[in-house]
Amino acid sequence: MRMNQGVEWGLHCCVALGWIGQNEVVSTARLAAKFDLPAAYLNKSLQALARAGVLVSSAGPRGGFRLARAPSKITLLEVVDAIEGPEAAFRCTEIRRTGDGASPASECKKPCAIASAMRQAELAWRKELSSQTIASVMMNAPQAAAERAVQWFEATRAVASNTAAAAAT
Amino acid sequence: MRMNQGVEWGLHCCVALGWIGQNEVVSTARLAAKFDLPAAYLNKSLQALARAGVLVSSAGPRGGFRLARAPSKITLLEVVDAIEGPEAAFRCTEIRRTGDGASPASECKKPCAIASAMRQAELAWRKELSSQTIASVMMNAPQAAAERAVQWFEATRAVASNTAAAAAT
DNA sequence: GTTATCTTACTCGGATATAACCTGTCCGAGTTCGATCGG
DNA sequence: CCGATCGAACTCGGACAGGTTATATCCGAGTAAGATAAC
Repeated sequence: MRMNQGVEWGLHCCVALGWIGQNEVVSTARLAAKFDLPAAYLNKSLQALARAGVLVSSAGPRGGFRLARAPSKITLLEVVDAIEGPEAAFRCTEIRRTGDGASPASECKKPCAIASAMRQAELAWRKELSSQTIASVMMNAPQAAAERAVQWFEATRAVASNTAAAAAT
Repeated sequence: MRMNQGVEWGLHCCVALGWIGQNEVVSTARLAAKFDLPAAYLNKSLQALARAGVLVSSAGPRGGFRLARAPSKITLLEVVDAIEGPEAAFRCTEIRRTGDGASPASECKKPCAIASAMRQAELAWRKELSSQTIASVMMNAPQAAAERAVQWFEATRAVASNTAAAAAT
């Protein structure tokens, strides 16, 4: 059982977007440079977050992604579900109905006891994830990291402007 | 995030072994026939459970697997860990330390806030799994299924004896 | 000076290769049961 | 009749391919900003 790498990337990006401000737009390329990640693949995860309504995407020059809501209104569960997809980790294949000792359909009206137990555990996991938000993660991170993110954002924005200015000369 | 199929198989086998009695030994082939599963691959999962001390294996004719302890002393977490392996679903790759906005080592003495949040959720999942046992699953399953398992066990044992007797003629 | 138009470069978005892991299979070492032979 | 020995078949255990999913990459459609030219 191995979670997609994109979950970690998406969470870090959401936290970074929260630090630099909800209304600020950042392109995939800049976020990829910040964490030294493959930009094209990171874009895939950010697209999934945009489809799920966690991020908002804008095209064209100065485009990119921004948070769709306040960081306190975005739960970790939303991010995980957006990237991992909706299906549960444990999938019951109803093997109780197959083979020599198969149970008749009349005994299978209630869900399989094993599937119920596994589902209960997964619900506890989801509940814990839904109680944490991007804002709560921001609170638990070092203050210096937040300041560093803002500085990085300003610096790379300046670079972008300078690049444009340099190209104009 | 997708859990190994072997977890479902292992849990069903443990429950079946609990129903037919802690001291009864059943071979992989018989268990595979009961659920219509590929015997050789099921064996792989049962081996993992034996290594983890959940099952006890015995070789030779009339050999196979049996529960190592009472069903009430085997938690679902043990079964899941034995087959899935020890590593967590979410693995922090410390991307906060890489890229342009990398945090210095002095800020990374505490674990990453994102990794902590994900770990907390995973601990809730594990806690729920450790509170459930093979015995509790047996309680929640239909009584008819338990009786059917015992009948199946007796029947296949008889078949095995008959087969041996038939081969002797 | 203002406004409308056009060009341009940048962005997202989805379609396309590659790699790792899970699934499935096979054969060999070891062991135990049963038959056999001798006492 | 009883016991030890031998043979044989059955079991687990780990080593070996195939399929599916996650990872990584590329290129095209669309768009907004900025420059340009006309008024």
